[in-house]
Amino acid sequence: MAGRHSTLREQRRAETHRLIQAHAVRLFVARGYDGTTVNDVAEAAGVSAMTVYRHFPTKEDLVLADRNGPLVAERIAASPAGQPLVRRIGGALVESARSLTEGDDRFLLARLRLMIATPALRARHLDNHYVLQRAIVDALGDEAADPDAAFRATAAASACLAVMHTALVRWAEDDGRADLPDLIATALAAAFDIPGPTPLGASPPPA
Amino acid sequence: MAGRHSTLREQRRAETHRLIQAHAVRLFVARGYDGTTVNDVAEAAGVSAMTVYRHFPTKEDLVLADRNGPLVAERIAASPAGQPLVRRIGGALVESARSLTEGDDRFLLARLRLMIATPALRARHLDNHYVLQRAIVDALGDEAADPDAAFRATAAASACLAVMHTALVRWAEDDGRADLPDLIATALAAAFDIPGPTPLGASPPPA
DNA sequence: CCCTAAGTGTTAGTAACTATCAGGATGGTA
DNA sequence: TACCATCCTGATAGTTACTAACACTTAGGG
Repeated sequence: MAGRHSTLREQRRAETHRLIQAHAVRLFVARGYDGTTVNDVAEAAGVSAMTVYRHFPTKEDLVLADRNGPLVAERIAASPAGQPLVRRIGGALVESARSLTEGDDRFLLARLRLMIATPALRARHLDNHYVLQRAIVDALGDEAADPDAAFRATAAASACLAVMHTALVRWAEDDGRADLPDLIATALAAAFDIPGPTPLGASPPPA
Repeated sequence: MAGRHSTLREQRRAETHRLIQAHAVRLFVARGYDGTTVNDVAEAAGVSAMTVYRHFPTKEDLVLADRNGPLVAERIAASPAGQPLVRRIGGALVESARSLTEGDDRFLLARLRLMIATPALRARHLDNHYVLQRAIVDALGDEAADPDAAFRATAAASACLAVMHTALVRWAEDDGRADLPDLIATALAAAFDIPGPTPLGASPPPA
């Protein structure tokens, strides 16, 4: 049996993964998503096409790779149950965005722009939200008990995610200069007509 | 020049169009979307594969074919400008849904179920909402003038569309027994915490 | 009665995947 | 150190969605 922590193999695999994705995004930005074949990506990364498919099930996954869904669900479950649904969900999304922008902003922005501009990627990205939406409803726990409550929770979750996506688009258009959590909070406030933490374009409150 | 109303040609073309789509949806329901090739559809409809592609640019379009987007935009533009955004957009969506359910419900339900169950179709369907969202913001006219207002309008539109989609899913799960406009209105009320026209599951108000 | 153009079929080609087989590197074990 | 199971990778062949180009048939207008 392979032990729980194979070091060199996992390391190599992770490096190959990163290498392929980096070259893929670079080429997509340079020649366009549709103008770049998976073979091009494989060749640029110095691997075979099969290896690309082993690391990324589809060409679209070379750009998408959202994996902070569970994080959002955790925050939802940890939020106080008394507040209105939209506030619980929206709050979790705002906080998750904070940890999202901690990594490499250039890379994230490039991927985001591809997702927005390329129909195929945009569609898959929105569908990922669809999956995340179910996770959010499940994380609400007791809300998902009776069908009507689950329906209301689903409606609220889908609305919040859509609004977050709007903020993401705006953030990308702005080249990532704005504060993303703040943008999302503002968008949520605008859509749901609740007093948001800040008016449009302002800085986050000191506390 | 071809005149403004070529009768026989247009008629034949429309009939072929309808025939292909009918056979496609039938086969998709029977064998699954991924388990049916475009060649299967073409053979069942008695045409060549090329003809299928001439009528439907992609395999997904055999199921999607949403073409009441402009209708929504019209209603938006015709709505009074004083009301809050969510009410203007939501109202237009509810009314559009009324005319949507006037056709063949069985066919619409079959297509809708395919769209919900098949990832590729679901993704494209959500992306169509993304396009519709831009049309809605444009229809709001003066709201789209300054960027901040456009941002708020986009957030509201995306939220409303996401909520409508939730209602569509619920409607399909319910086999179309519920009143769709009513369902949408209820979902909007739940998401935006505004007093909806009816509580869950009730009938539409007499007036 | 032509003549343009639309609709269709056929063929050949690209590209995203999938299945399968074979070789080489890795990691634990005797 | 020697052995062996397992993972990673490469190469090949095949399926399917989709496109381009060409030829044929037929509707519709002069």
